[in-house]
Order: sequence, then C-alpha cells, then structure tokens
Amino acid sequence: MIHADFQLARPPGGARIVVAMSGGVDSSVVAALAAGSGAEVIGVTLQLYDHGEAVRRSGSCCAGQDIYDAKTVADRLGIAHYVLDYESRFRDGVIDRFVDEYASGRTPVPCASCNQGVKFVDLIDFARQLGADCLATGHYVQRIVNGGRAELHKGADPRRDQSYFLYGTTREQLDFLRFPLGGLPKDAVRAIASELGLEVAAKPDSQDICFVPDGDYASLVKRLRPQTAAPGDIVDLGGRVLGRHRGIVHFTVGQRRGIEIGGQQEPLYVVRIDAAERRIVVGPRQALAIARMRVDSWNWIAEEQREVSVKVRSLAAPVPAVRDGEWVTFGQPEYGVAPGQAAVAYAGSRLLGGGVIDETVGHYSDPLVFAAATATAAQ
RNA sequence: UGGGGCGUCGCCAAGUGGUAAGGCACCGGUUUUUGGUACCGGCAUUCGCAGGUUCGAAUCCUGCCGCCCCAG
Repeated sequence: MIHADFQLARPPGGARIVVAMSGGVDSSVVAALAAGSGAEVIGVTLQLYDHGEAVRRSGSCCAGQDIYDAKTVADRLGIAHYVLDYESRFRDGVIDRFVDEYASGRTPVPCASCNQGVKFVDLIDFARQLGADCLATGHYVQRIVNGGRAELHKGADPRRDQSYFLYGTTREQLDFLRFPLGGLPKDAVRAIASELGLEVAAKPDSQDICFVPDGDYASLVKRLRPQTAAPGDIVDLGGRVLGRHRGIVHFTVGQRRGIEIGGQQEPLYVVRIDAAERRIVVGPRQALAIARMRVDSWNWIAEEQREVSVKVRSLAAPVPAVRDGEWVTFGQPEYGVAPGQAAVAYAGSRLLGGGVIDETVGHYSDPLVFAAATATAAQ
C-alpha cells in the first residue's frame, strides 16, 4: 500500500478531503489513499443521467450500478458518502451541447465539457461548501507545484494520460484539485485495489461516452436533434454527387468507415461536413492534410506560448506547432482535424492550455502553402 | 437484329486450359474515459445461363439471355 501526499496546507489529521467517486477502480483507490492519509474523507458521487436504462450497466460512471459501487467502497473504507443529483446540470452543460455540436456538423468532446462544467465547477463549489481542503479525483494527470504555483502535467503512464480532457481547467480550480494517481501505472492502481479487497478491483475500465450505454451515440443525437438524421448527398471535392447518406450525425471529419461508397481506387474519408446543406464532402486521405486551424475559447493554465506541441486528439503524440493568437500552424500537415474537437498545447509534459477547434485550412488549399510552392517552382 | 465489343464477390478489376489476384465497400476483432484514425482478421467451391470438347474450362466450341458502341 502506497501513501499519497495530498499536499495540504495543514496536517492531514485536521484536514478534510472530498473525493469524486465515479464507482470505478481509479476513484475508489483515490478514496482509499485519502482515507489512508489520516484526513477526514468525504466521497461524493454525481448522478448525471437517467439511472433506469443504465442501472445494470457496469463500467461506465455516474449512474445506477456505479453509484451503488461507489457507496459500497465508501462503506468499506468507513468514509462518508454523498450522492448528488446533477442530472439537469449535466443535461444542460454536457448532453445538450453534445447534440448541438453534432447538429452543426461538428464533433464534440463531451468528457472535456463535463470536466469543465459539473465535475470541476459545480463539484468544487460543493466541496468548498463542505469546508474541504481539496477535491481529489482519479484522473491520470499530474499536478506539480513549481515555484509555488500548480502546474498540470500529463499522467506518468503515457497510455493512460488524460490531460487532454482537462485542458479547460482553470488555475483556481487547479489550486484546489489533487490527482493522486497521476504518477502511477494502471497496473499499480488495480494492485492497490485488490490488496485492499475493494469490490471494484477487477471492474472493467470505462470507455465510450458514459451517457450512451450501448455506444450508439447516434441514436441519442437523432432523438434529441432529429434534423441530424435527415438524408443528404455525399459529394467529392469537386461537388460531384457520389451517393446518399443517412444523416450527418453518422459522420465526423477524418472518418473512413461508414461512407458506403465502393469502387474507388483508394479509401474515401470525410473531409468536411456541411450541416446547412446536409452534405458530406469526401476525398482521398491526402485531402485531410491540414496546415492551420483556428482555435476558439482558449483557456491558459500556464503562460501563453508561441511555440508549442499540440494534440488534436486524446490518443496522439503531440506535434510541433506555432500559435499566433487564435491560429495554430502545424509544423507538418496534420490529418483528420475535426472542428469541435479540442486542441491542447503542451510544453513537454506540461499542459499549457487549449481550446476548441473551430475552423481548419487544408494543407493543399492553404494560400500560404500555395504561395510557397509557387515561389519554389519559380526559382 | 448488319458489324464490333462486353458480361468474374455490392462496386472496380486480374486471370485465355490446370483448378478464382488485388483495391474499394461491408463485417468482426485489437486499441481507447470523445468522435475518428491505424492495425489484424473475415469476405466468390465459383466466373450471365444451358449444353459440348477435355484427365482437367472463368479460360476452347455451340446456342440462348443481357448490356454497350458503330452503322440503320
């Protein structure tokens, strides 16, 4: 059993830690570590969405079985446990935004909006009301205090790093947050769980979108925004109609499968989604090469920087890029950059900030690239 | 109904006597706290249909059906 340092301003004996417990292995271990620190620990589980449908589903979070699991773990650890009904806040802040993004032809990151909204804003408020010294979560990220200031870093286990989803964290939030698992590999976390005999030790990792039980997010979007199920044309880069589709909800920029157009020499990818015309523009992989993107709603945890590494998806190596105001120019063409996804800037392992991708400029259609190529050709 | 061409998996397509390549699409899996990508695997006992020749035919022969082009 390892001991975690929660880096509190006062001795653990007089401190109070609130732990966000999802019912999964990770946050259960955090609760255990907190309890082992000597502080008073209060577990809080959020009920975020309908618990009728999801009640039997294990391995998601924040409904039904998972709430029960969290409660069971809290009881075993002998800590207090609350369940907060955040369904309406979750619907407004996460689900509505999620479906609206799809309706406008973009591809949202619900985990990011969840963290930015109910998890950090609302839950931190609640923890402060309880007089807590910090809010601890099971995220695989590291909070490193450097020169008296908290920095957010990637999780030590590169395959587990979840920092991408936390780009919207504010400095004030970060001051109050603790991530005891950020330095551990997943195996170690499971080992701690089984060492403690926690019921959730072997529980599968959560995956997919938590509020979409069967992975069929399209059904949810279609139900709430029926216009996304309207059929439309699939056109090539020249505007030629290649076929029909069953609704823009089924597509995201960079997607290959599901276009259902065969007979090509090479695969077709979704290059652009025109929601107003209900049109899907497809092209060869080369057409996905992106030179620049405009990133909206930047949040800077660290000081703003010009030369950064940037991730445009959670599971990807950060790539070199230059940021100039809202615009980010890639050092090399980047493929499959979808509006609505997050762009997150790093300096090494440190997360600097991030925002929402709002617009992209194709590498082969970028006037700057074109001008450079022309100049080279003229020499 | 004169001449020419073609008909091989949903689409494209290789294969002209030796026992059905490949690509796209599709399906499944792996990976993954978003969507996607990527990777791995599966996918025509059968070559428009019916006969015939042959040890052996998608490949040769005959007939029929269908499509295309040029002439009408």
